[in-house]
Amino acid sequence: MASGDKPTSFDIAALAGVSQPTVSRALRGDRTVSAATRLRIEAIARQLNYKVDKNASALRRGSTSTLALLFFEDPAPDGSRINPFFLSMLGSILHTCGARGYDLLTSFQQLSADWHVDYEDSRKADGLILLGYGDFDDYSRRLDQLVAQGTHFVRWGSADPAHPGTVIGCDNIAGGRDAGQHLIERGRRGIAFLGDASNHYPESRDRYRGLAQALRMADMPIDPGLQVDALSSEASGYDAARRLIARGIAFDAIFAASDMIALGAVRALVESGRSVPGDVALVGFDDIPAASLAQPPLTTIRQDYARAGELLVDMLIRRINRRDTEPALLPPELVVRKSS
Amino acid sequence: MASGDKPTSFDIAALAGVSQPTVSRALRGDRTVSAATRLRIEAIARQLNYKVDKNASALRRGSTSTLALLFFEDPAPDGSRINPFFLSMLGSILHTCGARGYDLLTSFQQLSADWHVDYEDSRKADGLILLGYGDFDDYSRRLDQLVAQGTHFVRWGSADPAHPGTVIGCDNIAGGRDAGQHLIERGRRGIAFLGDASNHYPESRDRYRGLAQALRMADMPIDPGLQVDALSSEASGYDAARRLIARGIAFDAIFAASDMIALGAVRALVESGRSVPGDVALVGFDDIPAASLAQPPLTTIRQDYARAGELLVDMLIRRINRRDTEPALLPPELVVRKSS
DNA sequence: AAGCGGACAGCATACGTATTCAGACGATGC
DNA sequence: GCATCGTCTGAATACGTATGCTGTCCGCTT
Repeated sequence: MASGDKPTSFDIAALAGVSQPTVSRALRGDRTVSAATRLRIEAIARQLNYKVDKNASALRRGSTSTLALLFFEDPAPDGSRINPFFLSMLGSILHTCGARGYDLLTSFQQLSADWHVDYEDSRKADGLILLGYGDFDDYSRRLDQLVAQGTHFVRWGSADPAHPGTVIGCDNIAGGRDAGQHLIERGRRGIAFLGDASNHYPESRDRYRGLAQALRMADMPIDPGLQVDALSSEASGYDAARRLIARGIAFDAIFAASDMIALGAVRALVESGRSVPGDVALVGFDDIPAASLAQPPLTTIRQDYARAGELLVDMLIRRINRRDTEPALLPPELVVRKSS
Repeated sequence: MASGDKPTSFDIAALAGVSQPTVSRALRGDRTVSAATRLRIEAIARQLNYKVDKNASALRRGSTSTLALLFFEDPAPDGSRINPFFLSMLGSILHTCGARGYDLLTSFQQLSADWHVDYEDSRKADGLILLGYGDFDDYSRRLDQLVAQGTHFVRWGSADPAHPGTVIGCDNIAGGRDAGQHLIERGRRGIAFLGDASNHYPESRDRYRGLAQALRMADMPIDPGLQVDALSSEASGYDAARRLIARGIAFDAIFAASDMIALGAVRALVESGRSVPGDVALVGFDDIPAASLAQPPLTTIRQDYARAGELLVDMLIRRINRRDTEPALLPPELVVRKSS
């Protein structure tokens, strides 16, 4: 080994007086290597600061011990503002990957990019974690392509049976119902919904459906005029709340499809002279870090991002090992703070 | 090529009636391949959905087209809560990596882990981006080790000449001075500082120094009793503010070393019956997303995370290509909102 | 004493790409 | 008509690891 070069398994072998395959086996813990030999090899490897070359190893074994995490979002074309709920999940995913011996390749994708073919085909990762809302027609086509390619993947989202792949998601309908029941218990009668109600955003749609369920159970009418489309951003929430106000229909509560929307709504409400929760009670969704810091602190439906990240990683690893997996629906939790 | 297997450059070669090396050259844009041949090869490659195997490519070339991003932090042992300012930078880093043709391997590290040897030695990445505050003695030792190993790296932090490596950082002294001058202009006289003032956290220390400069320039005294240690978290900020209040020294302004600290301080102040900014004016640092959403919206010193991320990536790529780099000090910007 | 099985280690090779060197071919100059 | 040059392509090989197969040595059985 020339000085300055990284040591290889051949270098270790020469120093230990064995062959290269024996080094490989010893370091991988193969039982056919005697304990004495293994200890000797391990000592030398440590001393030389030898690390297995992951590229050579991956090439030979055909797997990389790496997962790829793909964010993709409609409303953030510059890539600099990632949905805070997803960022929270990132921490948990990183943590779990580390514990399971996987590396994580992280990427932010435009919806237009070729994310559906790039990662596994080029053997950079053994599997994909998909995190994002978005244009669902296109999304669906790409998911089908992933399946056709035999790519291993899991995704966060709604368990729509029309879309393939193992899904980890939150029980959005239950969450919406919880939010609705909470507001009804607080004596609110005109409950508006800020969020998309179409099939393009199934999570948002299901939260609306949950709200509708709660209204029906309380024999309250469902007024379509109290639903305003909004994407998950503060600006969009602000905008939606202003449009709601402009409609002139009376309301005394808002259920927002995400905390970001709720935060924007607070701004619009305060600006219009309405107090929260005095004039309008407000419930968000996600429990992002900013929710508890906002003024007033936001009542919200918490999604368990820590558990979600853990499940996503573990399910993906199961799929990579060709074991069967089934979708998981996590129960949301109502967190009552000052906004309702 | 057996059906179902991923195509290799040999498969393309056979179909195009050329040899494997020609395929490799054609797809890499080598000029020695005639245009006609290249086009034919490209067409076939596209049709078969062929992608270069990154592992084989990396093994042969000795470089991976991958950068590794290492978060490491003292106060977040569970790995689930990453400093929000760093998360903001992540978006920018991801974006820039994509634009430069690099992948990003993301990892959250305990300070105790062997991050300093793992990544480049195992050839998973061509270089390291280090993002974190922390125990500086240990940090420094590890940086030296990186240099000794010849690992390419850049880090975000303070440009302390005692620490090796190319640094991208914010001009913390200028930021602290801006904050101090702003509060002085607002007529405040008792300006407290919440944040570490020791050498273990150079960023925080420099912000305090900047504040001290502003005070001196205004011929105002510097009272050590108005400095309280705090780490960058909401809980620590809350705690520090309570300790400040308990000291019984009069103050009418707080400069917090980070927005997270400032948000905690708001909670403690409101709890103690003090109004912001009426009784106490408050300035934070970072301009994290929650800063503008807080109540009152936080006056703060903005760090340009978008530019920072871009610089970190570009500098690292320069280092990998063995071109010289020099540290960069980004100017902070005072953002006046409602808390001061 | 011959045969047998288990424990261990080495030989050879495959993974898929990128690069060096050499060769083929046609065109040009004298 | 022969040498020369430039353009393009192919043969061979290296990168470092992991694994199937083979071989050796030893202790044990029959």
